[in-house]
Amino acid sequence: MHLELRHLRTIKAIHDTGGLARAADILNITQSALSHQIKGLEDQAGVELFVRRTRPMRLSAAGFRMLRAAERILPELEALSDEFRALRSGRSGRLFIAMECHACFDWLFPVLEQFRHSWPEVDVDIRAGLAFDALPALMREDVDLVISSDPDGPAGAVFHPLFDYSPTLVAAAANPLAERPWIEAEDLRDQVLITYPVDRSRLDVFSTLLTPARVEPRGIRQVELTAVILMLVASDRGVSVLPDWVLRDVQGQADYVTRRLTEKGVVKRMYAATRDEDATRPFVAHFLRLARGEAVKLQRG
Amino acid sequence: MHLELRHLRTIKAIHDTGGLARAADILNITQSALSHQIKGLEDQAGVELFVRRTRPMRLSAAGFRMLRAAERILPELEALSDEFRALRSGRSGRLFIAMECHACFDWLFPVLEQFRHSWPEVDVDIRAGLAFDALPALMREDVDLVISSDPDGPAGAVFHPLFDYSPTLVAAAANPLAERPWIEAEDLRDQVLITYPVDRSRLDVFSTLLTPARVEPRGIRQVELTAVILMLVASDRGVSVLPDWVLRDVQGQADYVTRRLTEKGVVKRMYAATRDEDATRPFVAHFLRLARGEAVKLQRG
DNA sequence: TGGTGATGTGAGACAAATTCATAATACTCA
DNA sequence: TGAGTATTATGAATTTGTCTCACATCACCA
Repeated sequence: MHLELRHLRTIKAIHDTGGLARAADILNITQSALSHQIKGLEDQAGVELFVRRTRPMRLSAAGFRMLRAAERILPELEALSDEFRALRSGRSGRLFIAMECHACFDWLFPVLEQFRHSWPEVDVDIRAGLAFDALPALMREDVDLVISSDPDGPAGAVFHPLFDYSPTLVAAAANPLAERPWIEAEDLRDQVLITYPVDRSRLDVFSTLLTPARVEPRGIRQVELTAVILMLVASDRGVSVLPDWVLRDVQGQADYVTRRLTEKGVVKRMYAATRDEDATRPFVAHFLRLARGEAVKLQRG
Repeated sequence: MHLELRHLRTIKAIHDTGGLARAADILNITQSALSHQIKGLEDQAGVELFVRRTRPMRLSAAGFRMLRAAERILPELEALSDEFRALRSGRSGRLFIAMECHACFDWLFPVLEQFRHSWPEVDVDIRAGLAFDALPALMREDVDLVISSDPDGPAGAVFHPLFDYSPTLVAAAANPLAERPWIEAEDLRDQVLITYPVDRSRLDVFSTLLTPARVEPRGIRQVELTAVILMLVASDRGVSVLPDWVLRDVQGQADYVTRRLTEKGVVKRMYAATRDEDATRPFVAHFLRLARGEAVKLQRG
């Protein structure tokens, strides 16, 4: 059968107006066209869609069945059209976020909460699964925004600074490293290092400290959750390097000590990367504004 | 925007096969046609549906939105097609029933229960609202079967006999009419008559007894439900005339008496009317068979 | 039974989708 | 890096199918 949207519109129009001639008016075509159309449709379908006994033509049982389909499908397409219209005017869209920064859940969630309310028609999601290769995913439009501290990317990606942070060592108060005023690469040679389960190149300890000094820690243990990392650190099963703002709550506790990396401290910058054509979209700009605001709050504690 | 089903199929095919050339194969058109098609669609919609940066072309955010629509709509139309195919082969259809016989719910329900199981693809319903003018509704295909005891109808309607019944008077045991061996029209002149709220022409008491004799009862009270009618009769607020099989349960109770109409009794026949082109459809025939069977059971009690 | 309102039919006009041939572009592997 | 391959884009011609116009037909009502 060669059913087309045109046919659904026709069925609906004839039912609504209760007649072929009037329906033709609504649809802005001639009555003749409708007659041809229906004939073709009935021939194809092999089913009588209308009762011809009565004079203003009426839907038959099969016709009603088709009407039901029309009444489900046509509004669906209307909605699609509306969304596209909204998309062109910028109210609607999609914001799928990939995080290269494992600890960023903490501030990202509140940001997304705020964002949802301002942009209800934007489809928001966090794509944690593709933490690897986030930038290619960005260019493939699998995601629309990447949270990363490494502002190197292909042409077509823009990096918007979000906030600065200091990768900071956290250790048990009982750990020998508690003696040090700050931490150098060599200090970690005898330690078990607890990290998120991602590639070294995306871990600040390695990129800023260990890899340049070619130092390998005694052991590495990969753990998913920040809370678990801190628990293991407290019981001195290892030490870890986390952004300073993650360690905010830990500063006061007697179990832990925190120490800056190197004498002068290490400062890194977190970025949000978007495709450059998206960078100017109003809801993207708004998201970035919210994200920066939330980051400031976190810094202050 | 000029969205067509073709476009939905295209979107889906390109997503499924992960490329325009392969999709063209699936759709049995050339790659060129698809390219043109998409270009036209994107121009119309004013939205980029695909990411061109990557080589096997991929859906963009907007494209995914459209894919969602396609995945809801295309199966819906498939289902419609299937139903029409089934309709042509006679397994599927519609059986909307109008009852002119108010008490017939009792046996119709069990019949419909059985029927549903044998013909799951037939859409069954009872249209009580149009109890008036059921036969015109039949010819307009608003309903497909009419239960009626009056086998007069327009050309194009066939009446299938279902069962015979006797309209029977029911009164309180205390009512003076309990003295009579049978009931004549004159006997009702002093009685309040309880009937279903329908036109006199469709009430057996009137058509077989009162109207021919030009007798008017003392009063008429219209009540919807059979159980309520019987309750009122028991408390001698009036008498009623109901089919004998409705009174089956009442025969034994001391509160009630039942009496035949006229010395010889009145016998009427219940019919099911269909359009004559439907009369031979297998599921209609089956329904009639079931209905006759159930009627026999009811007669026996 | 003829008039009125509604639907059906055939031929040609017209628009739009498709094809063919070929260009342009991205990816790959040496 | 550059040739080779796979993929998508484009232009012109062709085909397909829908629509209109003019008129025939049909049902209903008085």
